[in-house]
Amino acid sequence: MSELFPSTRVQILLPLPFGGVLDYLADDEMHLRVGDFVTVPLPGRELQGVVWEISPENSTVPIEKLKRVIRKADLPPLPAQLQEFIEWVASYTVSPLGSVLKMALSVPRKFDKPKKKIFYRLSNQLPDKMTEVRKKVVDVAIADMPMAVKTWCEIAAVGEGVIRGMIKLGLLTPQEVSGEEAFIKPDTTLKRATLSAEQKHAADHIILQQRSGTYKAVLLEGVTGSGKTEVYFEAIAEALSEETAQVLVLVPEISLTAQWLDRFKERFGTEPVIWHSEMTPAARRRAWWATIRGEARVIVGARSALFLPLQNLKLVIVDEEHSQTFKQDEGVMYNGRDMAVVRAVQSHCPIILASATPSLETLINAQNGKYDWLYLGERHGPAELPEMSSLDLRIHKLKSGTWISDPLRAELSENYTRGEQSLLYLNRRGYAPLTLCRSCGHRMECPHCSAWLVEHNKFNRLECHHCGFHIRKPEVCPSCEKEDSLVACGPGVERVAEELQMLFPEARLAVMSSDEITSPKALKAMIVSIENHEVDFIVGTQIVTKGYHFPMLTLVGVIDADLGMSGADPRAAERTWQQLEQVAGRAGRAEHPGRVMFQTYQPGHPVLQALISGDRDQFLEQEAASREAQDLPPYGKMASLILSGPDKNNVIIICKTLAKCAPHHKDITVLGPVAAPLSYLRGNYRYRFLLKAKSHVSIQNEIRHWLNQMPRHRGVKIQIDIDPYSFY
DNA sequence: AGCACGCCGACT
DNA sequence: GTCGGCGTGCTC
Repeated sequence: MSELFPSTRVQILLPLPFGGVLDYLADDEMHLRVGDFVTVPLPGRELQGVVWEISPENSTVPIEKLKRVIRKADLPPLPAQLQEFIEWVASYTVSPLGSVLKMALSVPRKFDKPKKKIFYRLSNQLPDKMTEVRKKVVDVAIADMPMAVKTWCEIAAVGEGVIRGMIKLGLLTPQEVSGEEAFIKPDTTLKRATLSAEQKHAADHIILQQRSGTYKAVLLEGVTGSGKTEVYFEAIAEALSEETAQVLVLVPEISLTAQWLDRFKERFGTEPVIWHSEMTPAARRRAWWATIRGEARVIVGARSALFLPLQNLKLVIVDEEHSQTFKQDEGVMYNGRDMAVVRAVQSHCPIILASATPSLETLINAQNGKYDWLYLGERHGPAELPEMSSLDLRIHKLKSGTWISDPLRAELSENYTRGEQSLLYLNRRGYAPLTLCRSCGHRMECPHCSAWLVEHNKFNRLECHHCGFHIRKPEVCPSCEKEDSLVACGPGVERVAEELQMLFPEARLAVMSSDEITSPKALKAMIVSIENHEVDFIVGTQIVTKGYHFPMLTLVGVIDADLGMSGADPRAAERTWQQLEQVAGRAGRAEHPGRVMFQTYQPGHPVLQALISGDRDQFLEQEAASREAQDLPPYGKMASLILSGPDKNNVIIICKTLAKCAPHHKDITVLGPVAAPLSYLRGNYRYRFLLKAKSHVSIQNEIRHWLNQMPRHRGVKIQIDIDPYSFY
């Protein structure tokens, strides 16, 4: 048999949540190479995987057990650099290799034969009547590139009728194309923005790094409006001057980047290729194909774009690099910003980390020279800074059921009278975070989580922000059945908006939260209405920190500056500082500095002191020193292990077993097990271990060794989070 | 992740 | 006697 069909042992990695690869036999005629996509049999089904190794030397699986590879897919192989990256991520996050591969293969119908489609290109024939609109179409044509009718309409900005008419007249020739429609190549020759001397210096520095053809990380720091984007656009243009080069731009939330995309189009004549998890299957497939074929030149995406099969990555950019959104908090828990650096190292290319409020990790790397450090904008210019002050709520006491103190109300009133816009910031969605019965004290809690239900007036219901559970707001207390006894406690943005409307009945209000802004369209509409001054007051959650600039906005009030300052999270202070600094940055314009007021019960807190004095360096130095003293990241290492399952006792038993064989090492501290702050989530009880280690320790190896000693544990899931950002 | 295998209770 | 519930364990 094997003589008739000479075959070779190959190891195939499958996108399954268990580690390692499976051995198969492949007919030699298949000419399999590492990275090839293949279909293999598994009991009861077939599955697509990737050739991970050919003729492995260390395999012990007896040859009789091996099944044969069914077929090789007609697809370019998985790039070697992506294979290396997948291995690295799996090892770093202590995740099964197959789970990481799954992130790279989440493309629908990838293995199907591409459907044939009809696209159109410009014919040689000239129209008898060259109308205005037809000329537009002719002008935007790109050398022989066939495009869909819709694409023609889009780039020429004409109606579909014009295109259909030109097809009928033979001005556009149909052409059958198998596969996806190509993306338009960015044009680097279009008008570039005039750069300031400072921007020019930064751009030149980065371009020099690019030409050296090696890895280099650059922190590009500068406040909103200081021109970071123009600087890295120059770097993109430089990269694109190489025929097949690809650029990857990571952004925290693609749905909030409409303004960014417009600017890109202005600079490069076309939109970049977009990648994020909420894309339609067709769009995903088109972007994935364009990437693996090397046609996608600039890809802008959420963190998952790191796993795209880039062929010739020449530049990585992480915009808003401090954003916590880059950290994935479920499944394979990875930090997109850190993994982007790894991707750049493996691709021997530069990476630009851009932010107005860089993370402490990145700042430390810049300070100690591991990263180059470029700064845009006047650093110590007090004229630009808004005037900031604390409002001590111990002195300016709030009336029960209100959240706007007298001095803040006076400022708001004055601003309103002057016809300027004000923003109230509160990072809490909904109407009220807690509902309780004033008769029996019953609290409305989620039946699946140990969390309060948040009242949302917009939908007249109570919602769990952790699992999505929701109920209509009950008329009677579910516990004592008393009528009208349920009261809302604490504020959310909806409630602050309600209070504002009472104070200023004639004023026009906008609430900016993820409940109101459900699509890029809705966001754009809201931004336009604010820019057109159809709004006097904005009440917003964290969503307002994402870099919009409203020229008429001159006053920012922070309802609760203490929110999120406490807790076990070592990054709590840093995060609060970043958020408040970003919110404060919304106020004012060049000729008219804004005012920012922080309502607080602890005006002496270092975060507020730093914001008000503008002495960020001192604050971050303190932060860094305190983390160094406690061996916290980025000086020491940290990991969390969360054990969860529906049977509480079972979870506790496994915790005890695990505690008995915990790493015993002078440079590692194991804390726990303790009930996690969110001790019950989606019907699962949760307990947590926290590991702290000195920087020279491989915390991953310690965890692997630790878990290897565990007997099988059914019904209890163990989640490993290296360098956790979430402490629930 | 699927899928089969297997051991129990409910039904023709 | 047999159909199917889902708990358990394996996939080269």
